[in-house]
Amino acid sequence: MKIENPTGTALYSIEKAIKEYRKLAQKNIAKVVKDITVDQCLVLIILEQNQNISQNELANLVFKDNASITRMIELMVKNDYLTRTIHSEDRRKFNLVVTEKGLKTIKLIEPVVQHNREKALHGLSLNEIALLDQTLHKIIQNCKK
Amino acid sequence: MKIENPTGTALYSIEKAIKEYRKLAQKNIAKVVKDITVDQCLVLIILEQNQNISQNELANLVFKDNASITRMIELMVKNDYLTRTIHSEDRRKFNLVVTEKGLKTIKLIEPVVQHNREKALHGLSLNEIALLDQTLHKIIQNCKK
DNA sequence: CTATTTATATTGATATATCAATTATATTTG
DNA sequence: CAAATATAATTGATATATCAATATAAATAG
Repeated sequence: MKIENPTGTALYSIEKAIKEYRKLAQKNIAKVVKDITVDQCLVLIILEQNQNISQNELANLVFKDNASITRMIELMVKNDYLTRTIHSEDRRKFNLVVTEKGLKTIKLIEPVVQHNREKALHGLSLNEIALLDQTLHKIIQNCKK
Repeated sequence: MKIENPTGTALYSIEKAIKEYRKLAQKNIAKVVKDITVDQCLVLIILEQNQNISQNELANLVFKDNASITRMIELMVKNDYLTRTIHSEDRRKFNLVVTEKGLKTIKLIEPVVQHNREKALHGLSLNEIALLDQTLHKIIQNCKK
């Protein structure tokens, strides 16, 4: 049984697409803010929109591991993007709050993020994007079973 | 300008899909071979099918950085999956050769890789997969410009 | 109410990602 | 041919990914 060239399959196109997008995103974000990564931007935006979520929930929203989130938050606190204080009702949890610097940063990167998405999806019809999303969700479900 | 929730866009579905697939792949591969990663498996398969390629070319085929490839190869040589010798005609290059252990490993993981792909794409029509691939390639091109 | 189980987060170990700087060798240009 | 340029790979620094083990606190069963 000869395996086909892995780089020829749709699954590798998925990998390639996300890598190219991340490269684009990082490049453009770096133009306006120097000390932040794409992942940290995403965390910032999510946290601003979802106050009072736990690290756990945050991890799920950004498709990351708990361990990764712990370390990202450490860094972001160190770089003054977030503050972290103990949750008063459940002492296992923490309150994650976006700082002033974090809020300013969000304002700076918002148009960049929009632009990146538009660039990546340029020339695709709404229908095409919807289909893409639909197919990807089927794959996600298949993998989870 | 309020940014939409990033997790709602097709681009994040791409990220989620590839992460779920990698998780599935790693889990199933670990069942038959313990000391190898998904990425290393891919490198093995590519190297068996493309003899005499440089690290550079290999990096492009697996969508990785040169630096990543250097470190992966170091590890794979250390774990006896590959041998690396200096290229006689261009002394900047190396000959990468899959070892006996590497070949045996490929035989072991081939059916697993097939099964993983089938599982991930289960229930999708050929047309649907082709469309997916096509749309992803548009995105890839958009990001590269 | 105590013992067990569950939930939240951290830590250690190892692998990979990415950028920038560097080394070594090849190729091209003047 | 010598100097400049280009190519292949490495290295250092830092960020993220993943698994397994652990610590702490909360919830629940008996």
